[in-house]
Amino acid sequence: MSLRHAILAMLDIEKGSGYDLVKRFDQSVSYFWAASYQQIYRELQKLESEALLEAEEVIQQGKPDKKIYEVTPNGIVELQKWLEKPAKAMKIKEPLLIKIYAGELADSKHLIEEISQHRSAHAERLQQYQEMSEVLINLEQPLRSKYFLPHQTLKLGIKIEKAWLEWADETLQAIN
Amino acid sequence: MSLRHAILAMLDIEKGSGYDLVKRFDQSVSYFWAASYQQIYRELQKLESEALLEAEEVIQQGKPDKKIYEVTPNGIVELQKWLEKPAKAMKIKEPLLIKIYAGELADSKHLIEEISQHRSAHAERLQQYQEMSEVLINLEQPLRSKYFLPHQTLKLGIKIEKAWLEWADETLQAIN
DNA sequence: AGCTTATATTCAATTTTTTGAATACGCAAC
DNA sequence: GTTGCGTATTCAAAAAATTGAATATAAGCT
Repeated sequence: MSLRHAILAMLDIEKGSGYDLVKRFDQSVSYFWAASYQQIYRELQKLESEALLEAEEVIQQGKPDKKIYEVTPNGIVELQKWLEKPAKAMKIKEPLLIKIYAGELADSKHLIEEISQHRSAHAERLQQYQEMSEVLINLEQPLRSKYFLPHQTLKLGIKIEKAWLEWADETLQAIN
Repeated sequence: MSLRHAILAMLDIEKGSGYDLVKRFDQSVSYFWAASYQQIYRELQKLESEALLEAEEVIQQGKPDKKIYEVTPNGIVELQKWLEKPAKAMKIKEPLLIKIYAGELADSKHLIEEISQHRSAHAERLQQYQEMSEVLINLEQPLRSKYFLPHQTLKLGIKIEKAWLEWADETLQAIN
């Protein structure tokens, strides 16, 4: 149950709406945490009801109104308490790899197509991460310091995406 | 819901008991699928009740009896049907990365310790995968062909573990 | 004799996730 | 004028995962 801690960590770095968070999960931490918008909105409500987050309603013109969430001191305490406990093991589910594992039973054209599509998705994501990394490198102090650790995590994302691309290329060559 | 397909794929390559499967999930596909023993045993029962698997009870001396599961023709059909549908997106949860992301709020010694521990775990896993890879490379035909695609997936595991190790070393250097 | 480890499996309550439906505003394209 | 997209959020049923307890055999250790 550390979705709540992921949310607290991200809002601690920078407050935002549920909608913002959904995008941030998708665009910048997708190599280490997957969360759907329903999950995020539900957890935001729960965190607010527990006073770990505080919401400010922002009335907008031309766009629907939104709620900007910010971590409360209690929220920081909760996050810190969690940080002290040993981290649980990673959990992953990658259906594509099951497909390849069982690929003998599949149509090889279909397999090649899917690997190619995934290759593209990883390439796109790699570029996204690299662009984000550039932005973080060029930040002025004290922002650069603030983003030092998130940036460090991003570097793992970049390495993993590169590993994927390499592997996808080798695999496409090997099965052709 | 592709735990069932992961199980079918793995039992199609080689039949085995629930206990065997738990070990195989843990030792050879943990970089792309996480499953607990409870999940695996429950799904095996379900798959058997749907006649996608067939169980043979094996009476053992010196050890508890066991059930060896084998994929039925219906199971193969089910797996093939699933293989035709586009693979769903990967889902991942890596609590350690949340910790690092929020690391400013944590005790840095504790952080270093945890990263070191994870480094060790990844190093161990890398070795495991590399040993397994050696075994697969040295198989005689037709086994080598049979394991070609599982071996290909293992190569991704090796790349990812290497990326982790590299990253852990760089991160430990950077935060020290 | 009692403790731990490895083998081998089952059940059930609780929590979390997934899937799907719903609502609503404004802009741009066809 | 309606279809689709981007912004923004909520609710709820159903499916799946997690947590924790239980059971049983035999080998090895202290």
